[in-house]
Amino acid sequence: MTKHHSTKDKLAWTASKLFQEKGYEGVGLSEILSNAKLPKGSLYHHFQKGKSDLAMAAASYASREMLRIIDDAFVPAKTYDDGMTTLFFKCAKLFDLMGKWNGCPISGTLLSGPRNPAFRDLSNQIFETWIKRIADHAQKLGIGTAEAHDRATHLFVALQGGWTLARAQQSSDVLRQMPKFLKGTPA
Amino acid sequence: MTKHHSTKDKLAWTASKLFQEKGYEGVGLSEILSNAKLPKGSLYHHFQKGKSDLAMAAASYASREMLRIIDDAFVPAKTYDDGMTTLFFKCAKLFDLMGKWNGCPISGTLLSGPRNPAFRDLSNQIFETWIKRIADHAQKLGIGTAEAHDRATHLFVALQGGWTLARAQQSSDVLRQMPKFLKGTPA
DNA sequence: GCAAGCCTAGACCAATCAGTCTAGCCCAGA
DNA sequence: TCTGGGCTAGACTGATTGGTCTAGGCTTGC
Repeated sequence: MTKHHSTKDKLAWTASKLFQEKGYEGVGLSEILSNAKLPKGSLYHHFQKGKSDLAMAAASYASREMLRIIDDAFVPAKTYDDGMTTLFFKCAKLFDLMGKWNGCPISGTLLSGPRNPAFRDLSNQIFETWIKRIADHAQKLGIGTAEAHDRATHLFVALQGGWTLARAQQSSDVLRQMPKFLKGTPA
Repeated sequence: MTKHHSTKDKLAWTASKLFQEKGYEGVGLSEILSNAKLPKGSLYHHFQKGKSDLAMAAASYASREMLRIIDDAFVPAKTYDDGMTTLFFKCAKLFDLMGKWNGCPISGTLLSGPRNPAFRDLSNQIFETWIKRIADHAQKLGIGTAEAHDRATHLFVALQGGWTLARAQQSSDVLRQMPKFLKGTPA
C-alpha cells in the first residue's frame, strides 16, 4: 500500500503514524526506530536536529495526504455541499481505519508538544494551506471569494472539532452528521 | 484569584494548568510538584494511581470551570444566538489570557496521552456534559429538543476546532468570527 | 502529657529519554 | 583494485521519567 522510496521517507511516515496515535511527547525515538527497523544513526543523519526535525517532516507528510483527500472529495463534486459531505464521510472512514483513536496528525504532532515557535508556525502554515485549498474548490464551484474563505474556515473547524469529539465518543458518527449542520450556510 | 482549600485541590489545579500548556506526556511530576510547592509524598497520598489519577482530577476540575463559563454566557442571554456569541467571545478572551498557547484542557490532558480507556471514557462523559448543558440552555430559549442537541453539538465542534485553529494562528480572531458562521443555522 | 494516624517530606530506584560518537558497510568513480 | 564518502549500525551518556518507600512532623482525642 505505502511504498517508502528512501530511508528518510520511511522515518517520516513511521513517525507520522506514531505521533498521531500518542502525540509528540508520547513517542520515544526508540519506538519510532524499532517500528521503522532503522538505527539511530540514520535518524540523526537525515534529521540533524533530531526529534523536532522529524516531527516537522512527519507533519508535512501528513499534510500532503490530507490535501489529496480534500482534492479527491471536491474534484468530482457537482456543488460545494456535495464536496463538503464527501469530505466528512471520507474523514469518518479514515478515522475508523485508524482504529478510532488517532488524533489530527498536525495538532497531535505539532501542537501537543513543547512551546516550539517553529512547530507553531508550521502548523499555522499547514492549516492555512488546507483552508485555502478548500476555498479554491468552493470558488470553482461558483462561490464568491470572501464567502468561499468563510465557508472553508467553517468546514475546517467543524472537521477539527468533530474529529476530536469522535475520538472521545470512539465513533465516527458525529463526523457523518456534520454535513447536516453546515449545509447551505450562507457564511 | 484562585484559592486552594486543600493540598489535593492545589495539585489538581496546578496539574490542570500545566497539562493545558504541554499535554499529558509533556509535563513531568517534578514540574507539577515544584509549581505547586508540594512534595511527591503528598501527590501519591491523595492520588493513589499517581499521574493518571491526577490527570483525571485535573480534567474534572477544568470541566467545572467550562460549565460555569457556559452558564455565564447563556443565563443572561435573550436568544440562543445571543448566548452562543457571548460564549465564543468569552472563550476568545480566555484564550488570550492563557497566553494564546494553551489547548483545550480536556483533549490536551486526556486525549493527547497514552491509549487509556479510562481517559477516553472520562473525556467522552465531560464533552457530553458540556453539550447537554448547552442544549438545556437552548431549550430554555425556545428551541425544540432535537434541534437543541444538534445546535449544541455544532457549537461544540466549532469551539473545539476554532480553539485549535486559534492556537496555530496565535490569535483569537477566528473564535470571534465563529458566531457569524453559526448564526441562525436551522440544524 | 501522651499516643495514634493523617499527611508531608524527599531520598531513592530502575527504566527510559533525546542526543552524541565511533566504527564500518557499501557503492561510485578512477 | 583501490579509495572516498554517504549512510547504516548501535554502544554509550547524563538527565529525567514515574513510582516506591521510610522517616518524621503535626494535629486530634484522651
